Amino acid sequence: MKWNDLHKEACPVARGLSVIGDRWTMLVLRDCFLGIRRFEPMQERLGITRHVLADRLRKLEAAGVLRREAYQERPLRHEYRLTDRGKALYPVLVTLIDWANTHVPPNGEASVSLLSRKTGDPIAPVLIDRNTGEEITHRTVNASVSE
Amino acid sequence: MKWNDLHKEACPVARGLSVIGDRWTMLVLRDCFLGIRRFEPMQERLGITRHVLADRLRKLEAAGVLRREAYQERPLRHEYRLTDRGKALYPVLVTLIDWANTHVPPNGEASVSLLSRKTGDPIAPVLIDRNTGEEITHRTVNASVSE
DNA sequence: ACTAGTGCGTTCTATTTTGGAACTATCTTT
DNA sequence: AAAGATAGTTCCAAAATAGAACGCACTAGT
Repeated sequence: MKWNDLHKEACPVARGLSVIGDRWTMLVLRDCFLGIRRFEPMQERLGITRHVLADRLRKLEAAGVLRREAYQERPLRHEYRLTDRGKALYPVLVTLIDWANTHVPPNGEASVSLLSRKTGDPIAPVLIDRNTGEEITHRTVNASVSE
Repeated sequence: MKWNDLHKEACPVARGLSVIGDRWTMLVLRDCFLGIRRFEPMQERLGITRHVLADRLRKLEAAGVLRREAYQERPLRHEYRLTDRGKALYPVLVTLIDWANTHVPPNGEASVSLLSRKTGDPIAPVLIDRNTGEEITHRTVNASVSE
């Protein structure tokens, strides 16, 4: 299993990571979900090298996760927006946030949590099976290879 | 934001990635969830450098995601098992799998999907709020900083 | 016209990480 | 005594990232 050929693997974990498993990529996407769309603010917020940011944006666009859209001409300038495929990554982000908030507590006091946009109450994410309504855990699920 | 200080960030995405955002780490954990516990088979399955695998296992143990447990003495040998904190990462893995299966289709025919252990039926993971039962999307949720 | 400023990159060198192969250490088995 | 098993470590080359400077195409200010 070579890192650069991960996308050819049968395993969906490997294929998923071929897109979002890179250093910085999920942090770039976090900023996208927060509504940051342009190069300059992203670079400043992340403290990432311009070089690497340009590379990640290119790759995310190639993967269909972001799309580049002109927001002005003269000079031509583009911004980056999440595609549907990109928005579909939201559950991954949320489960990661939830895990980190309960298992990787911040050093200081400050923290970021998820609130319902409607009620303002904290959100407690649970993963369930749409078909049965049952909670999904590693005890209830099997991985299986199909043709 | 420096990569090596991500664990100090207030943002849970950053803190989470400080543990699992490394190249190979999630693939190591995938193997753990599949029941692989020992160095040699992991190294062979992953095709990862022994060097890097040893490093990842060390870091995951330090982060409390895996624990090292002796399975024999003479010579002393250890195996790696998921802790509760590690098992809590299962939803992250499942949402990643689900995303990859619908958005990063494999080149060939072979694929791996999730089946209910009880019924054998395919599983359709959805993220809901335990309090309200409503589905969680980027439209229904706000990120918010608390003291 | 000249200068500075903005936004989005690219280029360059130095440092860090990873890849790949060989080697070590401790036992058990033949 | 020699070979095999398991879990690493060590060494060098290749790749990725950090950090700073530069390029380009404009706009705004003087």
